Amino acid sequence: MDTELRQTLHRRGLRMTPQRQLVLDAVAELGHATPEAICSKVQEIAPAVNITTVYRTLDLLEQLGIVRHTHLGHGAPTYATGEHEHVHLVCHRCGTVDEVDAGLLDDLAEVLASRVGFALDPTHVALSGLCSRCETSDSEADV
Amino acid sequence: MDTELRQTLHRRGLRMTPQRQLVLDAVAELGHATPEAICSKVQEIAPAVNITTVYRTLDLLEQLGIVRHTHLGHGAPTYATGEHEHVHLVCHRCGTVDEVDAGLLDDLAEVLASRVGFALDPTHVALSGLCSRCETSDSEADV
DNA sequence: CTAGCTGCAAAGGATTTGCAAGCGC
DNA sequence: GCGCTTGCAAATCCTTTGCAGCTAG
Repeated sequence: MDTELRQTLHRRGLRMTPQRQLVLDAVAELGHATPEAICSKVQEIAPAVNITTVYRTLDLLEQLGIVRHTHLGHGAPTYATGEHEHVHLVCHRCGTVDEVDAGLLDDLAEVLASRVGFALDPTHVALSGLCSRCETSDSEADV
Repeated sequence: MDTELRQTLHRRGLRMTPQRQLVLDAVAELGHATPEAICSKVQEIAPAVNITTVYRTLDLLEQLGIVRHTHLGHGAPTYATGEHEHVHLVCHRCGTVDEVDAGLLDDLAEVLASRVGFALDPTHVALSGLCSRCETSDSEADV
């Protein structure tokens, strides 16, 4: 499997370096993480790796379709491997990130496709709202 | 209407200043705009107004529920008045932002509420994918 | 040798914070 | 006078860029 990636790189005159392998491993292991988190993870093993390299590698891996990033609302985007297909639910209030099956958006995707001709990419989306806990405390406080 | 806001502010020991009025006007007029765009708009009338004030005012207005912001994908969030209720569709490729009726998410909202107890806020969401134009050119290029 | 990779430092854009001056009540 | 507001400058956060050195083929 990594062989495949290696070949893809090679075909483009690029190489699979230790840094790139480490970044990819970190992304796969962390599930979804910010560039900084990924960098920290990588640096546990190779402290010399610079965050610049992490950014550059993430860009590269994304162009190759190996990883994808999701904007979770405010600041830093999170990166995940392609297999990591789910929808993020971000709570306005507490910032908790839940994950639900991407299939939940299938109906919506169909509607958007037929009505607007828009091809929805469910995994890039972070839906926002209130998680069950905050919603409860919200209605209590709502006097 | 503005009287109401004025009173809301007053109740909290806050004031309706010219700056705040201008920012609110700009948000209402622009529909959805980045802080910087809002600032420019405001500065057309009052050049001395600082962007810091715009940020602070937007925060304030948001806390009061007068405006809300939406993350359109990458960088800058856009602000709109509460009435401006629609869903944004952002194209990965060309960055175009379409708007569709928030009602399209009603079904999804129901599912999320019953299954996960998550109260979806449709207007805060920017869905991403490929717009019809890019999708077409994409499948052509997909050889 | 040539091209790709990397680390480091600096630059850049967006947003926040600290602070002192200004103004309304 | 007191506290809310504001402008300005500086600080922060996140990301990108420029550059020189190193490395693989």
